[in-house]
Amino acid sequence: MKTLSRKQREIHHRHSLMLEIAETILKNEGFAALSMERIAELSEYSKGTVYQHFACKEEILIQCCNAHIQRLSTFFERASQFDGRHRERLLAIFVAHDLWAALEPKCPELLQTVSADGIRDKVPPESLDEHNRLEAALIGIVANIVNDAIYASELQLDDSLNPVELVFGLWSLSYGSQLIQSYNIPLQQLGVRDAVNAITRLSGAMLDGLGWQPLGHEFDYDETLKRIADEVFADEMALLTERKLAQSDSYQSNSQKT
Amino acid sequence: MKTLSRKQREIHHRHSLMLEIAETILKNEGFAALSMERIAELSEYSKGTVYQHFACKEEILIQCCNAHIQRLSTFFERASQFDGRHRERLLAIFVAHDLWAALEPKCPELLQTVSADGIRDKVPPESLDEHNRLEAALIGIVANIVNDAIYASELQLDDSLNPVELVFGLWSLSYGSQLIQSYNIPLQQLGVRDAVNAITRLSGAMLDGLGWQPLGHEFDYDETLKRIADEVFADEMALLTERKLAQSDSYQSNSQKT
DNA sequence: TCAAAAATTGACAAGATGTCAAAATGTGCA
DNA sequence: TGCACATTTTGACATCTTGTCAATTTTTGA
Repeated sequence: MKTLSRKQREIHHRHSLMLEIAETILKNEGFAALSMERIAELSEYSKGTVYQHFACKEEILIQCCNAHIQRLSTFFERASQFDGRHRERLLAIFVAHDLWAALEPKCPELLQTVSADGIRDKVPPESLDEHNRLEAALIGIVANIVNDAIYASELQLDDSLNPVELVFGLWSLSYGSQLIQSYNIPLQQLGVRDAVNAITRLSGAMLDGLGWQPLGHEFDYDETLKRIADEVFADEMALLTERKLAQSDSYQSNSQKT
Repeated sequence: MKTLSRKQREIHHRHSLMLEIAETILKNEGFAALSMERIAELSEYSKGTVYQHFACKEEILIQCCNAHIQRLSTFFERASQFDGRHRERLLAIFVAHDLWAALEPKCPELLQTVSADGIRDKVPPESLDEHNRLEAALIGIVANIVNDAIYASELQLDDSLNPVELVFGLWSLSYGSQLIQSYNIPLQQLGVRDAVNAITRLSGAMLDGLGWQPLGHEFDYDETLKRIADEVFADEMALLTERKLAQSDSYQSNSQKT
């Protein structure tokens, strides 16, 4: 019993090790650079053993992504518990999404890769089901906020639009913008100064257009943003500014060197 | 001179032939199923000759996509010439985009594939530049409509949002929704009845929120849609309904058979 | 007609995935 | 402990790609 359990622990440990190695490659070089061969070398096991853990490299990708969606899910959960009007809770969701992408900038790209041609077909159903379940959970969290707002009569939707369709639209907006940003299109050059701010602003306009109370000019937008940062995501905000400082420091020391 | 020209024509013809073959594979089986080998076989030339036309299969993909964006561009041009208020012209752009996707349902996916991991790095710069140029042209067409509206005082934007940022938001919304639709997420099951309609409705809400005159309830929305279909896209709408009829016919004859 | 130029071919190297028989290691019983 | 049996690990192998290039064929133009 004890030896069996030790073996199982070893297998678990190895699984994590391989996922970590894959994560590093994915973040630094992308999915195209990921190969079973390399994971075998770096983990110092043979290729056959890697295949015992993952049916293909696509499964490794989706398992990494599932972990990231999981993390986003906890961000969403926390955001949805923000103490404020329902519309402010939705704003907190936007902040959560942006913060998530800011902390791990490669995430949107990786998520996109899961949906790229030929990936989903290769992934074994279990991992894919898990992926779909996690995505549905995200939608659920946001849909709940919309439903709360409707219940509180702060939002009325007519027959042409139901709550899930609104969530679908918000999702499209955020997802689309994060993807376009992850491409190498020279947005700055085209005239986009701050993509994140623009999208937040436009989602606000969308909600105003639907008549979601309080309207954008009826509450202190910046004050709410500040409260969300302080009350919900204090640790993450600190981590982010810390990282930015470290980056500018190393940038300075680099430019001093040259 | 004449023989040289004949040779050149032959090369041109072969280039088109190979692109056509690739297009068919891409539409039916996707990018993963595309291989230089297969194009060589189907075109009855050798692999080396295929490589004389295209540096890699990624270049074939991007050239196919460029043709599709080109087509979208002409749709946009026509839409932007719609005889109506500037806001109605923008609605025509949405119709153009949806019609484009409806006529060639694989297009959004193919476009996404261009931006998938490891594609842009392999494509030779010429084709990539062309791609970026075409995308910038699309943005330009829409930005012009926004600028016209501002010039006509039908829309005022404050400092937090400029015209290109608004276009970026509209683009994100459309692009994101078309991608999500192209995935195999069971949207219907989650509660989304008509994704295209929902997005059109929400983009309208967004423009209302920005105060773009005339507001959504101030003009006959369905009447405008009808006019756009009749005046700008009559041929394409006819083609689409014709195709749908053919499909339901074959569906019927199929079910009669069984 | 023929030599030089250009185009075409397919064998080949490189590198990846996924399989599987053989080798190594672990388990449990006498 | 020693031994037979079960499980795990390994890496050679078959297969499939891409991309290259020397040899061959075709075209050109004088």
